[in-house]
Amino acid sequence: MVKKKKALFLDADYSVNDNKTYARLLVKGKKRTRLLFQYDPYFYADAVGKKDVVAELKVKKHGESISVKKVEVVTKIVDGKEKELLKIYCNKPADVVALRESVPFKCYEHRIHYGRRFMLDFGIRPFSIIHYEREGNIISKIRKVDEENNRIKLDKIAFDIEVYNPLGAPREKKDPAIMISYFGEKKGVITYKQAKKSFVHVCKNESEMITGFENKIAELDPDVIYGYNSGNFDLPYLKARADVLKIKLALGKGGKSFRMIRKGMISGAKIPGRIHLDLYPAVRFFGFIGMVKAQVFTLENIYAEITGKKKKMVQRLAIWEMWDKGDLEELAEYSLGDSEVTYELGEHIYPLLEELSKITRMPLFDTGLATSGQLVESLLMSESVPRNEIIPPRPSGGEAMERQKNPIEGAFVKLPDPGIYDNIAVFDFRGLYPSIIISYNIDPFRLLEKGKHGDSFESPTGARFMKKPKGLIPFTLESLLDLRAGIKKTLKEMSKGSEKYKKAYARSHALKILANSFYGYLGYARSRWYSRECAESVTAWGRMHILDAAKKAENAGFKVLYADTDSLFLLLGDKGKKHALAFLESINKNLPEKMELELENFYTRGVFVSKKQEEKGAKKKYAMLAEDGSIKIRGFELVRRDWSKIAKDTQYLVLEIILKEGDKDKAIKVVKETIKKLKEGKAALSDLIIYTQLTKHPKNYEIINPEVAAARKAVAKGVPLEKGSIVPYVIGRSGKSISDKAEYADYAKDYDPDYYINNQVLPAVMKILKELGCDEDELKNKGKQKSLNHFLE
DNA sequence: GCGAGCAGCGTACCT
DNA sequence: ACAGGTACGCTGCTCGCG
Repeated sequence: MVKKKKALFLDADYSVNDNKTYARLLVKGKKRTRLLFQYDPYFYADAVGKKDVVAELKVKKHGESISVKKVEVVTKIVDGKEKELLKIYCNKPADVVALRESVPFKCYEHRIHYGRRFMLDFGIRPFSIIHYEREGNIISKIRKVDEENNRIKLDKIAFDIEVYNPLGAPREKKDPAIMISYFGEKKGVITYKQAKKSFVHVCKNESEMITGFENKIAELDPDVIYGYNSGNFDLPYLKARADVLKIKLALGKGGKSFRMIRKGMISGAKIPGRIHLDLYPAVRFFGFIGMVKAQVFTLENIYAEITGKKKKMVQRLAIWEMWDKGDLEELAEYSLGDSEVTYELGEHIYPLLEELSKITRMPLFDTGLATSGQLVESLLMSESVPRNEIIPPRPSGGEAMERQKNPIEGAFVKLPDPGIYDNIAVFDFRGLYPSIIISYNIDPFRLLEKGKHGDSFESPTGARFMKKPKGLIPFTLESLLDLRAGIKKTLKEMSKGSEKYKKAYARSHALKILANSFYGYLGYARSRWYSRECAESVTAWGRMHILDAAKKAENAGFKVLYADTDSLFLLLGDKGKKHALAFLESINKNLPEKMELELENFYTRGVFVSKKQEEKGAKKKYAMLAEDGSIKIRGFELVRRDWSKIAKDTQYLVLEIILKEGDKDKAIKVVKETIKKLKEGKAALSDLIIYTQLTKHPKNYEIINPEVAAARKAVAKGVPLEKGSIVPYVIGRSGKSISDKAEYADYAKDYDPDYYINNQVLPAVMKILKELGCDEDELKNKGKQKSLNHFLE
């Protein structure tokens, strides 16, 4: 019987039955389910003249005879030009690979995953509503696809496990999991030692606990499962325990546990039939794009950073002791707390991930693991299909290496004169690179060959871009920006805090993240749309516009204090704000429509310091006081995680005193106090921790810097540090070199006051004090020990 | 054998 | 594994000196 239905689309992969391929759709109507839809995989080949030969092609692979299902001649746009191609249909996705290898012609789109192919061809994106007719679990017809969904909500749950860890780091073959907590509509803790709490379910043993969790997931049947580092810790650990105990771990549909998948360098665990969202990689991504600033990426710290709330959480090192002591009530409480925090964090992040997923058409699970390159790639791929453009292939490894070896000239940064300044106006170009790409139609397939002119824009590099028609990249980028402009308007009329507002805000944010990634993607070595000429032209036009604005500012009587990429810092001098705004207007009159210089803010005072070794000013380092009393600080040690809190706090105080009071003696007094505290051994170790990320496994370093030395010592004690870990360490008293003295923070017993005075506090404040005229010659000519003595007099 | 000077590695920041 | 531009600490090497 045929039934007309509609459901929320979530993801697609495939299944093969009787040599026929079905798209297997994960959808949610009343309940979440999987449906099948027959659709043939295919690829393209540049072999129109050989249609008959190709149609008869037969290949043997692994003893199986593979043949072409059907061949059509189609017209596609290849590298910007129309071209006839063969569209070669296959029976199974694996046949695409086998047949393409035996087709001795140039092939296209043969490496696009089947699930993605299906979504692209049917114009379906995650969270689309699809209207369909079905017989059993087979879709016979897709009637239409809607974008709007206000009714179907996803059910979410967060979970967390605790493991027995007498050595600090648990050993998955030996150390049992001891507790599993979950939090969502329902909450609870499963364990196997007595704990008198209403939310605790006590089992007999570890096996029962794991099975109990499995049953709980089946019963609650969440669509989305949140975890924090669950893809690389909780789930693999539970699986390892299940294997040791010879039991199953079925968290997904059909008795499956999960499948480890790699998206580039990032790995994750895919639970079949659900959406497993590991918040850790998502948060790392937000950190990478500068949206989240954090010293360390622990759940506790990120929760505080993102929600602004503090919560007591499980101290990993103490877990096994609590378990041995039978302190289960407290452990259960903490464990549930961790799940709750994970849930709350998930709900904070979720709207943005959903919007990124919708816009880029990348399934939510993949979006949670994606890099900006993958997001932009996914978006451009889905825009290519309706434009009938062939999706360019990814470059080979060699090609990517070659691209990486030849970097593209970037932005202009003006050398500032060090000093303290009053009355500064800061302007910046709104979305400089995106607006350049759109204004000059910068696209790899709108690039004219050398010597050809036509109706084109000529970049400062000499490259020429056809004015019409709009290229894929400027077109897509412009739609993002137009969409965003529309949303920003509606946001103003919404009440903050409402669901609608949150959604729209997340959407606007997602659009911004994507728009800002386009230039990077053009110059990204592994990009499908890499173009040296395009990326070079973007930055060249960028330099041209900022230098032009700077020159006009000088002509208008302003002194240009500083400029970086798209920003311009002007000294107002004897001119008022009105003059500055008039200057702004005059600049904007002569810019292309999509480009605009904006007022960022006025500042009453600013500090620019000199470089450490030279007299020249330091770029990308300044502090300014806004009229509302807030301080904008960039580049200083105090914004860096690899400086100790004590040095950063002292530097902040000195900056604040200079900006707000200009009182040199007061600043010196603050520094002296800090030094005294350090000398007397009264500084708290927690204020002395330096955080540094490892970009390799600790064993892979040739030069043993302090963080590597500390990490190696910690690894020897069982701390699981690896590539990407952030190492907290303290410089202690024992040892010769600084590396010798570096100790992993958890194991630090003492500190070296000389190091913290001479290598942390003094370097952080000296350059600033120098701008106050603080014994310049003395500071410049004498060694660190001398200047120290000067302070302690 | 030892310290000074320096190159290069490595990290985190800015836009 | 998104771009380039930039500052700067630390190690480990070279070199000159004795």
